[in-house]
Amino acid sequence: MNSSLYQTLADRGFIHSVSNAPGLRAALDQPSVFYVGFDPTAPSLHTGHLIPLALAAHLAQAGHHPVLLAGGGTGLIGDPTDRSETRALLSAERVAANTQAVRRQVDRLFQNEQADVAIVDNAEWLTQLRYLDFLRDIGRYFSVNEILATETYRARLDSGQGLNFVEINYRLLQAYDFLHLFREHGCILQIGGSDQWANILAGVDLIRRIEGKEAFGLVTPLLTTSTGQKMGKTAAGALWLDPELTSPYDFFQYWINIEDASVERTLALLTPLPLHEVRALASLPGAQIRSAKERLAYEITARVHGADAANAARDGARALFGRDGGSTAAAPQTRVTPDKLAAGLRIVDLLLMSGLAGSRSAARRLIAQGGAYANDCRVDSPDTIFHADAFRNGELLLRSGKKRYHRILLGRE
RNA sequence: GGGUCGGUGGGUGAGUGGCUAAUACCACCAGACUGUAAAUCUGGCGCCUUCAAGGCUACGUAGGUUCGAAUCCUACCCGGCCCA
Repeated sequence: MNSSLYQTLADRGFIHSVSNAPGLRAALDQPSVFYVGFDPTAPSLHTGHLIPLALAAHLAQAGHHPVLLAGGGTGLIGDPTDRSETRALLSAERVAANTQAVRRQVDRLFQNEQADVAIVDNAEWLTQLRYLDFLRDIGRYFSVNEILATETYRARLDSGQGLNFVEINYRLLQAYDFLHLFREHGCILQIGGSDQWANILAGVDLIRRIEGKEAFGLVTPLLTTSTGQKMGKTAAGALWLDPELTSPYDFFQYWINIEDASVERTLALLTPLPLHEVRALASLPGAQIRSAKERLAYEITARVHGADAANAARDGARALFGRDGGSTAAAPQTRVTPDKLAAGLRIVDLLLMSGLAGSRSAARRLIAQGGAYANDCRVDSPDTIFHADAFRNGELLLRSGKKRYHRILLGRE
């Protein structure tokens, strides 16, 4: 194995903090088992999970063994990190359903990476715990003072918000997960986003205290814009990795629209491109950097949704935004039946059913502000009605603003 | 259990009987300028209604007082702090 793996990760920007850098560097000389956990707060992962996923892919590529943990157990508790107030507990059914969805998703993502992974669910062991045993065996190693001193909890207390007993336990459970995986899988490293730093260190400490062995923690930076905003927010909410929740086309569009200043960092973190190529792309002058963004969008989309979806998204984007024709098929679409068309379709209704506007009021506003287009012609009146003659090749192309397209297609599914 | 303070739109957070669909900031949307960039400027940002006029719903939940309530009263739910 190579001692330069650690350096490569550092150069690509993955390392925000490490519990023991020289120690980890040495440990990575041997094929090692590491883990990363995902809590099932939703039925899909989102952009925020991409960096740890990419890091896991790098490690796997270098011959290490990933254990991907779906938090079916910790999800029942809820991680208070970054929460300004107590999170409403999800129902057990929801957690179970989300956990299954997340398992399937990480499984698929790592098939794309062609990596050999183990997928586990911490409900397997956490639900077996006995309360008194846990308190005596594990709880004794935790200082409440220390927990309360960490950012997450202190912020909560300082702001006068509550801190539920359940929430304090989250840290113990995550630490216990690490211990469990250390024992059962020989897992010596946990990775995660920087918000997980304290939780991960708690596991490292627990392993040292109970097993007398050293394990490592490594956290990545969070994905932010140059102004420190979390990336991945869109009008529709989070940018999901599930194609049903965020279409590959929209996913692609998100990345091609990224600010210039983030191109290099994002390429290094989220794509497998070699660093020299990343640097070359990011240093393209002026407007040419758009080709770097297209590459960025392509690579990330391919990684998450596969090459076919990435190709389709790219072709669609070129057709809609470029001059070289091509198929717009990748853009989101809605079908409309001939009988509905016969009666005429009002622009307000079209905007609503396409999702380009969230309500009729919003659609009217959009029109009033001059942001509504049909077949690249601005629509001035909310009364505009479209008939069959507006369709070219059975397609009416709607646009909101400069960038958001939607196709209205004639015919049934 | 007792006392006390509080629960406002996606977020932070004003408002303490009519002038409040609700200040401000953030996020978001659109227009201008551009390169599907950033910054900047402008407008918008509950829903329904052909603009307008109007209507409906909304300030923890359910009732009540009042011509009129986010604002007052009662009960309940949730939370902070103090006491036990």
